[in-house]
Amino acid sequence: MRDVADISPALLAWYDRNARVLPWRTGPEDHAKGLRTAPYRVWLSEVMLQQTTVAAVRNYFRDFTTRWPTVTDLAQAEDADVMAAWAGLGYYARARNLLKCARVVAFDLGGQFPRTAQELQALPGIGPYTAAAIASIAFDAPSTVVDGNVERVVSRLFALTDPLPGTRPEIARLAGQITPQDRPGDHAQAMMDLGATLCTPRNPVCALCPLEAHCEAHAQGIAASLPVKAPKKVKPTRRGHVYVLIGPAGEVLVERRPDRGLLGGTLGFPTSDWAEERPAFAPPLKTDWQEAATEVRHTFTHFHLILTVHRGLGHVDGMTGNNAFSPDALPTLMRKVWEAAQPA
DNA sequence: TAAGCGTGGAT
DNA sequence: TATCCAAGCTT
Repeated sequence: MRDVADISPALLAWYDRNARVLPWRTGPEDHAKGLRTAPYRVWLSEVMLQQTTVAAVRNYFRDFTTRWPTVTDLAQAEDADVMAAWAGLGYYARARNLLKCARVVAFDLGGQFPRTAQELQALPGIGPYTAAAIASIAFDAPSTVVDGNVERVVSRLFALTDPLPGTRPEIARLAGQITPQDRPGDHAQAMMDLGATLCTPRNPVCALCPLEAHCEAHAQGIAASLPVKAPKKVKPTRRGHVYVLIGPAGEVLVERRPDRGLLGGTLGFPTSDWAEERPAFAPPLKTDWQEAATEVRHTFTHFHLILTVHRGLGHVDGMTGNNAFSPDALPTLMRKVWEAAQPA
């Protein structure tokens, strides 16, 4: 009979030899000297990493921490500056909640993050995962972190063959059982590193896995087939028009989208509604509109979008009629629109 | 509770 | 090209 108490020591021994070097991470030698990653940096990195790869986060984390070194600096930033800095990273509610959270911490909590997962989870944009991650990584509290990696690793360790998300409560229970009192933050990061590098969704590298001898799915020869997931729904396709209006001095007509919903709070060009049947051509003003040669195709989490791009010259008043326009401040969809609107 | 919410890399 | 999926949260 395998003993779950043996799992974390084996994992931590592997982690001490193989931990990835990351800008927001400190190692055992730092911890021995009493140095840990500042809670601000743990929080910022964890929010950026929600449903987002390490590779995508790196530069954003560097830029944010350079520009806003502390939570109080961030709390004092302009909304538009933070939204522009987040542009391209996706899930823009994260950026809006990031700023809300920073302001609570800086202005209501004296600039100090709470130390318990329960208190952390009460803050905007911090859910069960992020609360446990901050508590364990920043404060070394024995909170159990469950993200997609942990779900996969635990599903395999215990050969859970029932489909997600139904097995989530059982996964959380088992993940808690293997969380140590000593070094819970390193244990959490080790679980995630393992999932990211060896215990991968496809073609897991069991031969190199420090937990091979503890893994029930490996023993059964079914590791690669776990976790089982409920089937996805097919994505519908929506269509629409988008209008890129350029003023006589090169100004560009952009508008800030409402805070709620898709691309909430980001800058963009005026568009029609998006529907399965492409809505009628109805530009924001009358001018000589030219249809761009290529449509813009973009896939969101739950639908495909095809936009017909129109460009026109006209008077740009109000809005962002200024030469501060930069496509860097746009979400990716709108960067594609801008690119497609350039004359050939 | 299930759906809404981005993006880019891997396969 | 199509699909999957990544350190999830909110409503």
